[in-house]
Amino acid sequence: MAKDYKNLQEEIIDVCLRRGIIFPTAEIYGGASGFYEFGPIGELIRQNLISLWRYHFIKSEENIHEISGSTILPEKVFEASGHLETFNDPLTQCMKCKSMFRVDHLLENVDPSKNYDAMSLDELSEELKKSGLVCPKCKGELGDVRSFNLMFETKIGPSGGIRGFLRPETAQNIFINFRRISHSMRSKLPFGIAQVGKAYRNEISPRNFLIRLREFEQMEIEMFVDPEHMNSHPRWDEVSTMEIPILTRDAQKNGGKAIMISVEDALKQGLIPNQFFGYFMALESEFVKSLGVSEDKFWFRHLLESETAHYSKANYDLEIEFPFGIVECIGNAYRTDYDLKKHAEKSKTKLQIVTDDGRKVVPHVIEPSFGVQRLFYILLLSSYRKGDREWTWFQFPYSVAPYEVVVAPLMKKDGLKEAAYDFFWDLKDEGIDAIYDESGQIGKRYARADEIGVPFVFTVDYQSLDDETVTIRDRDTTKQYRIPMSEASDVIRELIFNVLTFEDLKNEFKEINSGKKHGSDKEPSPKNGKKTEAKKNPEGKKGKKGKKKGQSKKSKK
RNA sequence: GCACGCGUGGUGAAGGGGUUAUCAUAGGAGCCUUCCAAGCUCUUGUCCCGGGUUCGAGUCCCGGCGCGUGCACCA
Repeated sequence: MAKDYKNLQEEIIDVCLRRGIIFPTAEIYGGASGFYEFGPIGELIRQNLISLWRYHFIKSEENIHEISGSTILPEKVFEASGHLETFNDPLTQCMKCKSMFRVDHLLENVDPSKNYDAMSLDELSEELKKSGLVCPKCKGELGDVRSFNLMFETKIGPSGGIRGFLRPETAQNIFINFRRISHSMRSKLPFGIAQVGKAYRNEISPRNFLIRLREFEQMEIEMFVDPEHMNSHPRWDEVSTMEIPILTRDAQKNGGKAIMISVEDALKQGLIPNQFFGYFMALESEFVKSLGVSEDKFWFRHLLESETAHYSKANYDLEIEFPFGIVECIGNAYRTDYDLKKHAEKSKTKLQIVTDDGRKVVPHVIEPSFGVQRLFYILLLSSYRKGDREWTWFQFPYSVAPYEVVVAPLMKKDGLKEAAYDFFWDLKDEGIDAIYDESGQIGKRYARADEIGVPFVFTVDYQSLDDETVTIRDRDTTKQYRIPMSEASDVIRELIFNVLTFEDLKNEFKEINSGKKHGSDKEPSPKNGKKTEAKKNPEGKKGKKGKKKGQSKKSKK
């Protein structure tokens, strides 16, 4: 198992480097652990991934607004949020009353001669045990030493008088802009504020390629809800019967598996705290499936009490299973009014909403938080294909593929090259994401297109010169049909948006015999019959119309 | 952060003190080719960084950086 994983990860890293998908940061200077950059192809995919998310969670909603905030924030923000206190020093928590204490401070009272700053967490734990110290408040037992030294610190301004920190999550920008946004958008509860952006954590030990990074990107929503109406989501009916996999706390304790349960039932059984929380879980489930993750490979894990912050009323992580282990890529938290109250107190600003019936309420917050790099990696892992042809390829959902189509002349001579190049520009002028490739033999270009997951290739051949047709090759089956150039952009659009499947072209256009001409006796064995998962999940690209979540959205008003 | 292993063209590998570092593949130019990494010619490009030992270091030693694995930690 572990070995398979290693090979799989190595293969994916290999293709990422060769094909311009992901690079290690500062590689020519020896690299920087925990930092990776998106290459040209990776960046196209990343942008599409973010667009797909934006489509699912913002554009398909009525009251969720996106902002883009500063990544450096002054110290006070994190004093209020609690990050400064809880992310920076070796801490111990009283097992009884849950109070947190700085271990170095406690120990300095015992033996001031030792340098506790230089000690490891283990050493500090040992010192703490040896000291026999108990909780100063309640005399309870003190837990193991934990360090949360995760924020990158910086100084703001020439005098450096103000301490700043690179934000460890995007969420704080949303809370500190709450009043401005709610006023300028004339917001009524419930409403959401979303943000896509970088966050930074100085991880002790970055690992596993894109999984644990020091600089990463989050896509977050803070959904603000009237605490008295947590169970009146206006679109609940659209999702209530949708089934999602839940790994309950009981199941975790007993080694059980996730159960499929409708969000309605999950709510009734008290597994999830409210409709708003369940609504997002339902959407996330659909979203993850649209990335090509199969239904039996992910679940929502209810975090154990020990993993849950004291102010949080519920946490569910969406986890995806791979041969090597489990990747957590979406976190859901019911943060109640904790953040707004803390910032209101610290900033002496009222962070509240006046409801229609005249109540002044501090909204409660539901927070779904997505890791871009983790989802990106999951996309690579779940789309990666090998063994059915002589090269590896990515069966990306069309909506996230780096290009829509490659345009290739069959050969460079006899005017084919010129005709193909003109055709390529025609497509681009029509807004098709096309890329032109004339280098090498045609099969090599099909392979190159496959390898970065481009869904289709148009080939301009001799017949094209006679009758203005081109062949279109399907990445997933390697089949080809011949279509008129004049219809090419429409066909691509309809395929990409899943108005048509590739097999639908059969009814209208002629199939082309294709096969290997040169050399080897091995025939490529195109996959037959198996439709790409992508085809079931068309949404998210330019101009695509919304897909129902079960019932018509229009009914919501 | 600790321990172990590893670091050679873009990618994958060989070379483990001694001429000008080898091979495959890839990239570029061209020939050939009427549809799935064929072939031919030319060409581009490599010893992670810094010290040390040595007449001589890709090779040995030390340190750093990076990657992997385990532990610890963690979204």
